[in-house]
Amino acid sequence: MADADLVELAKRRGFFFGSNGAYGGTAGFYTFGPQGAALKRNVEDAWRDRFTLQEGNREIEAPTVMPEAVFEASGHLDTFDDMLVECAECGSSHRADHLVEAVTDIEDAEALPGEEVEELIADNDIACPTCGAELAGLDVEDFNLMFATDIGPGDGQPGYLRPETAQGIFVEFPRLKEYARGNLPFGITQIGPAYRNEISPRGGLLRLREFTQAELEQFIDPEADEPPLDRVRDVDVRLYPATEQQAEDGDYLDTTIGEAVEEGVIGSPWVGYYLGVAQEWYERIGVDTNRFRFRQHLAGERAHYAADCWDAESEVDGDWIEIAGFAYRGDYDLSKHDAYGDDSFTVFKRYDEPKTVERATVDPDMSVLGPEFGGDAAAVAEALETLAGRDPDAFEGDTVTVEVDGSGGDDAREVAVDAEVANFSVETVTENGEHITPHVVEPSFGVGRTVQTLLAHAYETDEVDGEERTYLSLAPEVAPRDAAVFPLVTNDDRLVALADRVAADLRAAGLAVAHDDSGSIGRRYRRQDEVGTPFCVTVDRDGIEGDGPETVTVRERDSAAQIRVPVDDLAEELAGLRAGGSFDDLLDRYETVETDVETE
RNA sequence: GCACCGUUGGUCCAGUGGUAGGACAUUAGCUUCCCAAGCUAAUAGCCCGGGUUCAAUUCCCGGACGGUGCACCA
Repeated sequence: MADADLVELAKRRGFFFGSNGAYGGTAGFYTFGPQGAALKRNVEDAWRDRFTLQEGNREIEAPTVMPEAVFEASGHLDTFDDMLVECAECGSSHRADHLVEAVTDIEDAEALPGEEVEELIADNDIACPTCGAELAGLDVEDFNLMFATDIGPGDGQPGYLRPETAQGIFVEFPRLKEYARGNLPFGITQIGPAYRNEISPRGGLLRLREFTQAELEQFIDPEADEPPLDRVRDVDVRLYPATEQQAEDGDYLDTTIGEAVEEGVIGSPWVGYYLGVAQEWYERIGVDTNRFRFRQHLAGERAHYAADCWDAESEVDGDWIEIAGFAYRGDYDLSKHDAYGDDSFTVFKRYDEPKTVERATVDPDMSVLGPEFGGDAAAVAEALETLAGRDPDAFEGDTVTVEVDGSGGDDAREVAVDAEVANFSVETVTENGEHITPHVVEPSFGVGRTVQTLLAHAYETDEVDGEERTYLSLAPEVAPRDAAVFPLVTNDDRLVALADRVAADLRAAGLAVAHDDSGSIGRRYRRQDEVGTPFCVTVDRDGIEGDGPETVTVRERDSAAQIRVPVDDLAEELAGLRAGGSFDDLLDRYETVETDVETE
């Protein structure tokens, strides 16, 4: 498949094209045309069915603009911020932090302020890797991959377009856990746009500035929850583990999900489970499994939040592209929002049996501490409390000594407090459970890249009756149209009228149907072939003459084989085919139409 | 961001210092009982800005967009 051919077809037939052409175009933005939008929506519906409905998860829809504080917490403000230095000699741009890391012991230069990196470049005489010119004295510029905006009028409140849909789920966790009635595990999904101000958008739909993600955040109790691995234990997968990627003669590991998890190739059973679910889903929507693999991230390429990560990759035009990521994010996101935000990002985990524990507490008599220590009284009380938890024996004497930082910048000092004033006691309390921070498993899908993959994998050419033909072998579930309806010829009003009626009936039955009576029948078949319409319904005279019920012919796209089906059965049969039914079954049940057409 | 190359009807291309031509597609009509058939007609284009010139789609400069490589990034 030549990529240029697919791009040409995509433009000509209305799958996708660069946006804003009338104004010169805008790099990184694509508009889905009528066919592409339908295909994309069907992919989203199939994803929703599998990852939301079949898993018993819940879908939400969060805003695309979020305030700066969210991204301070999530880490995107720092880690999506690249430090670039542009060589004055040759004009090439380089990651300033990477240059510094290469020649110093500093491991995380990204965290340093820009001025400091500039100094380090000068102090270490760092030269341009491209041309060798000195880089000292040049500005280090921040380039943040997030789109910035203002919320509200004037200077407003700084905000950003979300770089991933996930944060919209994480920030609402305190409420979402209520909807799950506090029970782990539960999963929240979201399908929607995300934005990254890419330095250099490339490759059609592959790297866009606005793109659609379908994400599932699976919240689990890492101690207790296990995935229903049996459901996908026997699913065959092609894995490309990190060890194989780094080996000289590294090879794929063809195995099953069950084995891969048992042998520890896939570290997390949860990640393994979703790899299995994804494998089945990709097959269902028409990804060519011979051009598909799961690749483990190398240690160095993992995102800032990911503990272990696998990508789903498809081969498109000779390149492997990432179409989904499966990350074990641990408690990174919820902990950060718990620390930065106001609400509690934990769930209460009830013990099987309430626990009775002895807890050392103090109840300091503030009417004594207040007059005695003035402004330091609160600090003294807090120190007593800490000490009680750490060393209850300290309260056995007449006085207790604790260390407090003096107010007004005084040095730390030791103070003695009457044990009686501290009011130390050991209480017996019943604990029914504890607050835990759930861990997150995140399958995150790129919808546009999936669409691109489906088109690339479905693009076929063959010969029909000696004429070359291009067609898209899209799965009926995702094809933009379910069927097309034609009168075989237009010089017979009966055929035209019945075709109109059949099309209307099929639409009323919920099918997406094209109607076309322009040009020869062969031309109309080819039009539908090119947009991947799986079935063409043709009304001919044989179907309306004679005594029996009205019939029409149904042509299957890939084989061009035809059967004759009663009009009354048509909607039901087409719906069955869309739901995954096999055309071969219909070939058995209905009369085959001889067409003399040969495909090869 | 850098370098090189490119940008002409819907699509793919040809061409020119005096504003353009083909193929396919599309539309209408004729024809037509199963795979891009035929006939007739019609619609439709020089990426944007500036410069040189009597005149620029063509030459020059800049920009936008696209492709490739580098860099960067999911």
